[in-house]
Amino acid sequence: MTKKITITLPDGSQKQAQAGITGLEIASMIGVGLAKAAIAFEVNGEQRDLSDAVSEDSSISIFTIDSKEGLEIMRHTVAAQVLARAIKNLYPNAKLAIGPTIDDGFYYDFLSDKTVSIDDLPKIEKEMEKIIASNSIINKTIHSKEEAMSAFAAIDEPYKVKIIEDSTQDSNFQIYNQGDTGFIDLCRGPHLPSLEKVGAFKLTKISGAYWKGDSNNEMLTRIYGTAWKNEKELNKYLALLEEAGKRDHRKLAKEMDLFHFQEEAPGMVFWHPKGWSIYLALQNYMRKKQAANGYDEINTPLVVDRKLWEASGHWDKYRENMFITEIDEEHANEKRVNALKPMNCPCHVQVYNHGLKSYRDLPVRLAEFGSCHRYEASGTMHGLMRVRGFTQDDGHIFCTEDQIESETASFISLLSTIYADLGFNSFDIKLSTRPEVRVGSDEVWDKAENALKSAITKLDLPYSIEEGGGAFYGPKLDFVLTDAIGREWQCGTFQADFNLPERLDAEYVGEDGSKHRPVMMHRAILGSFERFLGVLIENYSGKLPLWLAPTQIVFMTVTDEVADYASKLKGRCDALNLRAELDLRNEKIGYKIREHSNAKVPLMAIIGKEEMGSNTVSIRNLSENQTNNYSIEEALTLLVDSSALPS
RNA sequence: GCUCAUAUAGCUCAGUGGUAGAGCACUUGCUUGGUAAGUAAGAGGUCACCGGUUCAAGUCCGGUUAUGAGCUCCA
Repeated sequence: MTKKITITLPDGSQKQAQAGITGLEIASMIGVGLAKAAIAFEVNGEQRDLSDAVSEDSSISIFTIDSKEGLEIMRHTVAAQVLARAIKNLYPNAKLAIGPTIDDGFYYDFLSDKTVSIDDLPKIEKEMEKIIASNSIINKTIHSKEEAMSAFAAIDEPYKVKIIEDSTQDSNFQIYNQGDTGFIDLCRGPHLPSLEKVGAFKLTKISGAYWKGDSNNEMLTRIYGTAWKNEKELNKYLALLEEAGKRDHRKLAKEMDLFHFQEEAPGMVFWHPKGWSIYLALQNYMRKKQAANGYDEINTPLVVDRKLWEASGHWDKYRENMFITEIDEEHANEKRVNALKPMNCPCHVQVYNHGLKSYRDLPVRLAEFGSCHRYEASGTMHGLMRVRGFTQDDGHIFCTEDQIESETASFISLLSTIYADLGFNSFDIKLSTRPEVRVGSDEVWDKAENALKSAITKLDLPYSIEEGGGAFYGPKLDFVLTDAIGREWQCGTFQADFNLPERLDAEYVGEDGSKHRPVMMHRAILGSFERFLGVLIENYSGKLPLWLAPTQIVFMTVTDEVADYASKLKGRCDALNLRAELDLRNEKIGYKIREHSNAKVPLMAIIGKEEMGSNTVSIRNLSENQTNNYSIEEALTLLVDSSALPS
């Protein structure tokens, strides 16, 4: 009567079993140890609870906490079964929303009639511990859409009802419970079979989050947490977070005296001498690189009449992000409304439009270190990473549709060498394709998307696709770097634009003697100097390579008697345009070394009687904490060579 | 913009309604020393801003601004 089925395990081996065998029974078949460690399983690529039955021939793999999947299932259970229940216990009026896993942890969203703050987390953790200690068995039942909706309507959980209502499926809704505790939750599962299997967890932060991620909806309370298979792994993760925090560019900037912000100009950087020195070194490097790659540098106005922004479409589509200025009527015949430029593109078209362009001139590559201002929402500012005033390493390539692919390829190759010079050997590439609302024909979009895709494929670079993520005027490639605490920042970008040349009437004379529209490629490699420097500082933990370091070498004396000798050496460096400093203070050498090490000065020259006597210099290297002795000429040659811009 | 939190010396932070504190940094002595903190003294404050409660506010309450974490949005 019962059917036999064949089960294929990940190693390819096969076992016969009765149809209807559960995941737990399969694990037992393989071994007692596995049955004990098992927390869920996978049937033909679909994750299931151990209590689920298998009735067909299937490929099976059993998950334990040691697998990536197992860990994620455990985190999910901690969120949906433990945290959610704790919230309901402590805040009975709370309405549960969703509780998914994220990298390294989980969160749960709920609506609360009481404000919950970070100070409440220990209390919630304690309640969670209590729930886990009960070692409740987790069961589930399967329901039709109507049953599921009425179950959650009965306990007044409107978000759960809404989720079921909006779901496209009409049966098979899984409701998990913990015995007779009265707690139930809707979930696609799977979950741990019992709370006994929960490892070590910690609630980390609390914030608001919009229901369904839509800012028009109400704001829910979100509690974030992390969970690991044991205390040791948890502590390792927490220590890692703490280490990463030390690399935060805002913290390093204070320690290294690079820049500051103040209330009178939120989101605008006050660069200090040392920070500006890094900025300039980077800018000089970029200027050299772009000049060598066919770009002509230009400069365009900061304040531009609203007429141009109306023509470009910014006034209509981007006004809420623009700083608007008005000229006082006393000083003008008519009131003029201007805007600080939020982007450089319309101005670049003005430069392109001066003089008739032939197809022989294309591609025209215009570059500008363009200072832009955008009125960003107050809550979005973040150190150098997100500011209101910033400078892009902007550029626009005016070319024909046929030139898109080769321009893409040469752009990416330039970007790759620049990122490598700056210490970034890995970065993510995202290809954003046509959005719902767009301009231009599907043929042109096909052509543009394919050109970008084909260029990137030929370079054999991995990329991900963001369907519908393109700008309304064209598809784009984004180049994404990651900061100290794992947040991703879009830096480089390469965007095809068929719209602006039309709006601002850019033309070239083709081979056929008639006028044509060029395509305009918007591109940036660093993105903005501000953001890129933020990521750069974090990537190097403040220990910048010699060519970028604000102070490259500091001459520090062991005793007053060698002050003149040290000054002379510093003078030699000045003459060679090296960034050298002199530390003649009445302090011990250990103190000076400590101080300049903390300031991340890459080279420290220790000058004492020995060096003066032998006309040498001892240079201590920050990265290796190692001192070498050089003759003066040797040292200067080495310094000049090793501090040159990468070529 | 939204939610929650924070704002005290240059920096990091303590201060539970009754005279403003510490460590580091700074200044001045002493010390002239050899590879990550010598030593003593001194100076340094409109406790973010505006208002309220109170005999009395850094402390309690309301508002504003900025900052932090996240959400939405973005280089």
